[in-house]
Amino acid sequence: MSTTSRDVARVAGVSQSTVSRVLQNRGNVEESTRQRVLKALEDTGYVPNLQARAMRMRRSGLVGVVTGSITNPFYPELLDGLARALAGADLRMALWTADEPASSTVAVQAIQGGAADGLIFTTATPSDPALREAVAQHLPIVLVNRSISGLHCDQVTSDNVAGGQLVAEYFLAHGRTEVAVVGGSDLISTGRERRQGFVSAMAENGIEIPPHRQPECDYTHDAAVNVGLELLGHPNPPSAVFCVNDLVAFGIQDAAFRLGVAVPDALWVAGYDDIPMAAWDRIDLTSVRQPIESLAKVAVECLLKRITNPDEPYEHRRFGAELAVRGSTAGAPPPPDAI
Amino acid sequence: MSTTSRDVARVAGVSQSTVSRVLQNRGNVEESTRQRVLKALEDTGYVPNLQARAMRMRRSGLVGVVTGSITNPFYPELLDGLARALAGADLRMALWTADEPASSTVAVQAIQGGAADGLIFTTATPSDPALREAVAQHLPIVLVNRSISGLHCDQVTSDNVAGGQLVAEYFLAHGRTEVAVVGGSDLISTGRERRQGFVSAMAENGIEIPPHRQPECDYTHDAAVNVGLELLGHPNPPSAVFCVNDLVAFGIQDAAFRLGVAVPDALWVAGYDDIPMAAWDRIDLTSVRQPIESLAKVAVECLLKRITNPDEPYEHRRFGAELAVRGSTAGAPPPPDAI
DNA sequence: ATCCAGCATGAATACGATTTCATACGACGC
DNA sequence: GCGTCGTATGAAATCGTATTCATGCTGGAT
Repeated sequence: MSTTSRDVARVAGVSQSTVSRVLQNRGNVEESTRQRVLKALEDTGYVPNLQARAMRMRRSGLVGVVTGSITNPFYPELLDGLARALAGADLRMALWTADEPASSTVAVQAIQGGAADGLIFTTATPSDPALREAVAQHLPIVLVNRSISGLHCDQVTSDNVAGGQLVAEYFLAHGRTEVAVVGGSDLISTGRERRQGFVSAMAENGIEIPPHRQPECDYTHDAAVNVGLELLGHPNPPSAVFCVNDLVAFGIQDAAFRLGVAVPDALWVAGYDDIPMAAWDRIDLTSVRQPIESLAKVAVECLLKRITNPDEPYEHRRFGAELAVRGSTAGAPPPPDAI
Repeated sequence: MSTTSRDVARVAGVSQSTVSRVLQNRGNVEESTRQRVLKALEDTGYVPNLQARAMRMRRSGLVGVVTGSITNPFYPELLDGLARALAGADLRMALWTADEPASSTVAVQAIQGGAADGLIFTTATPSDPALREAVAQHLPIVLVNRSISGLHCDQVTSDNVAGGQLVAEYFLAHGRTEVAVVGGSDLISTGRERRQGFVSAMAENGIEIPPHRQPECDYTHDAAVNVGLELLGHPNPPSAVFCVNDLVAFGIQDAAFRLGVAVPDALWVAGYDDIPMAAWDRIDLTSVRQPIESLAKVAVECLLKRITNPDEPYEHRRFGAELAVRGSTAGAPPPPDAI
């Protein structure tokens, strides 16, 4: 049986309220008794019961995180940043992976039940009823990485449209006009926006991308290989491919490898997220980099603000993105003013 | 203000105890009132206060997981398995990454404070005082992936020594005797055991590995590249390298790539963990595979058993490992009976 | 008819902390 | 010397649930 604050009080010869006062460093307590209590705390090896404290304080110290497929290395990077930021704010992190179908439902129940103080979604679909309900109840919720327009909650993203444009302009500046874009389903904001940015920037330069050069693709390496084999095996293959995330780009690179298509001579490949593997020598993938650390930090800041001050207006903070040029494309990106 | 079970009771015209009885499906309650309560629950949109419930039941429904560096893709794989297994047991998961220095301390405090029902360590050092203390107090703790001999708690691992042997015997069977082993500090059980298995199997076959062919190495790609450049740049370079995990192997492969050393002709490389990237076409790394899914499943089973029945004897369950042969080495592994 | 078992249910208690309320005491100003 | 104020502290209320205890009632067996 664990020792309670009442046990400590008995040892120190004071009342339980005084122990609590010392613990909370609040209210007046004479220095001598204060010392006596501190000694008793030490002697008994007291550990506060977090459940009881949470129940009374209506604050659990736990933040729920609903994350996308954790086997996509982008998410661990983001989680790492979130973990760091949360630990800095003395908060613990509960994790739900979106692979489990009911994860958002369970997460929302957790916050409704007071088991979590707030929720961070790194992935979300507009139709998710649990998310909708949580937002309707004005629970402290922050979307990071994904954005859902019209959803009344804080959202922290990077400018995916601009990122897509960046790649398009880079391709164009080097005369790569036979382009394709892989992935970017309408349901997922990141992919959709990235593709839109790319496609519209191409359109503005008079280049229409035919449907067969805009294949849909699961966001996994293996799915991308299959898509790539088809795309690159076409009688009139593209000379540059923009992939809406790095895992897909790796798959396209591997498809090119299997088919003996030379990268970057015959084919340029660009990805998105700039996960660490993109920089490895034999991958060497040009990719759009998001400021992951900042995204995480700001998301946590937003959540803290929302928890302490629920009536602040909702923020939509959007970071820039930059292109990390590597060997899967050749040539430095054009200077900004040349665009 | 959230609705409590007392509110529901008022709506249903019964006492709070009856509501609780319906909720818990325990004790006798007449079908008609039961229906009335269920309707009231529905109407009021009641969500139980998990803190209060946890406090009363002395069970939080939360399991703490202390994980190794989440940016090493092995850990997300393991976490994924753990998340699945925990969700199946209707448990939530709190995550601490070991990158934060105090993570194990905080995790242990969480369980001591009743905020978690049990702890799963996927990484741990023998000297960790928080871990020691938790074990001494017979708190429900399971080590998975790591093993610490003499520590009285459940441990679930795969046979890392056998895995190292497997690689050694594979190298030997194909006449690769100029071998090196990279990584495997004494502090980390997995690496140490893998190296020991490899080194001792080599020794049994009369092959002593000189110290300069046993470099230490951080478990990251970039550190491994530097180690690899040195190792392979040596006037008398090895013809086969065993790396204690895949990230390190990727780095060694890249070092070979930079130096123009042909893999697998001039150099064989083998890794450990068989993370998904190992199977990608342009990585194509031979690696020792652990049954990650089983490790995770059994770890959770162990923990559940320990939580419900604290006095069971401690188990040390150890799974086998197998070699996934790919292009970074050439030649099928020898049949088992040839070893 | 009586008694007892068992059922349905409400009242009360416990969980362990925080916080409010009440009280006793000492000092100070008039 | 008395009222008042501030300080130090203990007693009690509170958070929302699960569970135990108490009670009235019904039905069947003797």
